[in-house]
Amino acid sequence: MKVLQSKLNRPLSDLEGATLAALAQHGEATSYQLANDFKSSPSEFWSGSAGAIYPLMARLADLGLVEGKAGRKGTRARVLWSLSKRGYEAMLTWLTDVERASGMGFDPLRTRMVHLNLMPEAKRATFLASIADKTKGKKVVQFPSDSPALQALHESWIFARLAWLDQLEGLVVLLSPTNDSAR
Amino acid sequence: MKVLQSKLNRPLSDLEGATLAALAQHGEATSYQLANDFKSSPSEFWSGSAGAIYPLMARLADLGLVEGKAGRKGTRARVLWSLSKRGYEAMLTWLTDVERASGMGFDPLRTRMVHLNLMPEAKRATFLASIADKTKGKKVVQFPSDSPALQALHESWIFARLAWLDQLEGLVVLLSPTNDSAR
DNA sequence: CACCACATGTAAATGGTTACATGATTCT
DNA sequence: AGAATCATGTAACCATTTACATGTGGTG
Repeated sequence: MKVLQSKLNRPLSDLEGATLAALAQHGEATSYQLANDFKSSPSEFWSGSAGAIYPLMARLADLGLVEGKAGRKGTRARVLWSLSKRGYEAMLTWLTDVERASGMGFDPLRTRMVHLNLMPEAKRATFLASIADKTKGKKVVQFPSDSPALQALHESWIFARLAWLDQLEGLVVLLSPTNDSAR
Repeated sequence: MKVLQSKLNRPLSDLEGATLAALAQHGEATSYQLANDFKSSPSEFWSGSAGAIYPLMARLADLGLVEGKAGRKGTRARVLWSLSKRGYEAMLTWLTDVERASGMGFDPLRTRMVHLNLMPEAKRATFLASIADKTKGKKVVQFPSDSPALQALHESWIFARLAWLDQLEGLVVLLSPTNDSAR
């Protein structure tokens, strides 16, 4: 008698989708390797902790989206994961989801800019300048094992963000006097 | 004997910070109003559900960052929140946190672009075009009660994003052939 | 009268987090 | 010999989510 597989009756979470995609890039990978992908990513949004990835892989296996192969490296046991056919399809569905891909996500700077008027007026310009500095610092890549294409992608993001910051410096003046009534 | 207040031994979560900031903008507000701020925000990252905001306000009150005033509108009872002195300081600390403000956050498009090579080559260009379309659609604002400054801020974000998308179209060609080895 | 906006909350589930625990292998 | 990396997991916690529940007041 076969163990029943759970059915996927919800869209993949973004972490699940991104993990499947990372697995697709590797072909085969251990949970440890996948966790490391997130740890070494320039975005710190996902920690890539064991507590996130190991249960997640178990979940995906239960859903029949990944298959585990008990392998060894030397005498050390390990599980090599790979995508199933359905897993590959699920990953593509997640990847090509225009609705979700065009969302605004979470932007810690945008969230704060909305309330810039609450910041002491004298600090606003230096605040933005510091952000720009920090952002430029990220151009010099800290994450290892990246293809030139990924590097270019990363830099283009930084570049776009710096351009936005330039725009913002113009807006500071516009933001400044308008809302000082609130407190 | 006074009820002891909990102490804040961790940084404010971004939702907590943003809520305090929203409250600062209002001066006084009910939890319902604050929840609505998030509901009507162009970013869908936070739902602004009652289940999020009501317990959050209770938490902030317990921390002594907000003070509730039992008010009424007609015969209908309601709690009007306002920032305490410490709450205002905590909000400013959150608002001016350069480290966090310069983080990359979560970007659903960036997350996917990293894996664009997994997308069928024929779909890539149309995918990006759809995203650009959807993004342009957001310029026409759906959220109510916005000041011209907030509108300008929102538009500048959209503008920057569209510029990035332009860049990406150039990168598609670069991304295309490189990584097709993986599966 | 029906419906919607205002207003306040609770309950259960979930998808993450940090921290802990263990052990083998490789590098210095 | 000791440290770092590879590898796998669990436990406790937490801030969210969706869904449910309840009721008032104003509008068409």
